[in-house]
Amino acid sequence: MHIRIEDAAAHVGEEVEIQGWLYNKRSSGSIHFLQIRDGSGIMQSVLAKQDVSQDAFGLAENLTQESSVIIRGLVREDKRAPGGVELSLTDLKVVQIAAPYPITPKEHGVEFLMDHRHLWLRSRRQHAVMRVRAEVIRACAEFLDGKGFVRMDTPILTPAAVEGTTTLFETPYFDLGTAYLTQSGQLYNEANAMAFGRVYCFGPTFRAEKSKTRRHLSEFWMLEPEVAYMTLDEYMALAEEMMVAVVGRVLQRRTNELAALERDTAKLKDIQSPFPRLSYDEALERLKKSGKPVPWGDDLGADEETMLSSQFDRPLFVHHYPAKCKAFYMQPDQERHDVVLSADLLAPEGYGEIIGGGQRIDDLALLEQRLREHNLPTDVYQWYLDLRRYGSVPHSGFGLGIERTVAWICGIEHIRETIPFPRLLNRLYP
RNA sequence: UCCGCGGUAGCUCAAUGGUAGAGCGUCCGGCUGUUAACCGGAGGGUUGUAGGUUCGAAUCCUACCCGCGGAGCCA
Repeated sequence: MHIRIEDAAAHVGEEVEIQGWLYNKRSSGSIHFLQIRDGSGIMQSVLAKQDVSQDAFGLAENLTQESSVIIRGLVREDKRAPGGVELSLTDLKVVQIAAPYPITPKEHGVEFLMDHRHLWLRSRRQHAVMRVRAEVIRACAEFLDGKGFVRMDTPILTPAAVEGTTTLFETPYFDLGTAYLTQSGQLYNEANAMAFGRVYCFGPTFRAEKSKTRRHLSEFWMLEPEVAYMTLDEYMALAEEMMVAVVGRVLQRRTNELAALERDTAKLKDIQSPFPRLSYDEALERLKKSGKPVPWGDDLGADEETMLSSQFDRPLFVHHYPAKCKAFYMQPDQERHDVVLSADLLAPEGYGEIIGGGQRIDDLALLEQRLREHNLPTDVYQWYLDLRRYGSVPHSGFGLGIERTVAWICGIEHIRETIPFPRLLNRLYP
């Protein structure tokens, strides 16, 4: 019977088959120890010269790292085996002898590993990160689905910029001129929210900025909920509840992976409501006291964000930013027109902004004015303006950067390990 | 775009201006409980490129190429 290694403990005493690859091997001459991985885990199988045919023993001797094999044997508990369970091998079928494998069981530099990303994904650490990533995505979807949200994905090819500021990737589009790769699903999300009330989209987004930091990817995945009639405060409450749920779910379901990553889970267990909330003005006050004054109206840089978030043990909302720091669609505060109803969520431990969002302008005239102020073409935004002509309501939404969230939860240094094939300023391969 | 660091064996790294080395991987040999196994042996090099200084350059100088880290901007 074919089993997955993750289920092996339930098959002690049984004869099973495992389809996988050779992760590593050790030998004492007449006894071989084959570490087999099958994607679900790694299991040691033992092969003693006296117990198997000479052919099988010889085959095992010649196996190279990552050779693909189908093995059969008896599942046994043994304290000497990594994982506590091992397989006494009775039959070995070689599917392919692998060519000399570039990623050896010793150290490698990050660039070398990135060049072999397609193979690096087979390693333990990458398995842990990818499983946490999958869990984060699943937890987000389960949370929103449980609240009656409808997933409605938005287009990747778009006719215009969402926020005129950032650089966009361009591509020719038949006879219609230039298309742009989306930098946010938000505008379409607003249309979907006006149709379905509570919606979210989840997909890749693209930023052509020449950013070279550990927090940046040219292509990253964003989860964007958008809700009709939702205010700024309600948005912060929703985002907070979601983050608590997501972190809790990862702690519960991905314990082994967090352990493999040597993540300090005490810090994750601290992620509970309520999250601290600072207005932009209060944030400036704190920065001034910490000896890092910022002139009013300037956006907060990486250093400032780290300094603020390091003062708390859980994610921090910074709200009511100056209007000029934010996108054209941000709703101004009724009492202070120079600030908008926006809020960013800064992750602890210096991982930076993981959520950006706020309340959107619902007044047609004001939105038209903003488009003009930002020198944006009004023709391509007519459909967007329609949302303010036909039953406009206050509404809010936000975008959660999946990779930054995963980097934070995993406690890893660089965002590039949180996506299977990262797209960076100087990397389009593999 | 700006600032900083780097480029030596397949990989990770050493090498006062004086014969380019080690560990791992590979190949050969040894070992019946290995835990990144271990032990012995072999093979492996246009020291990023082009000039220059010098009796002699991986090392010093100049230019260039490539890469990395950080900043700005953003999720």
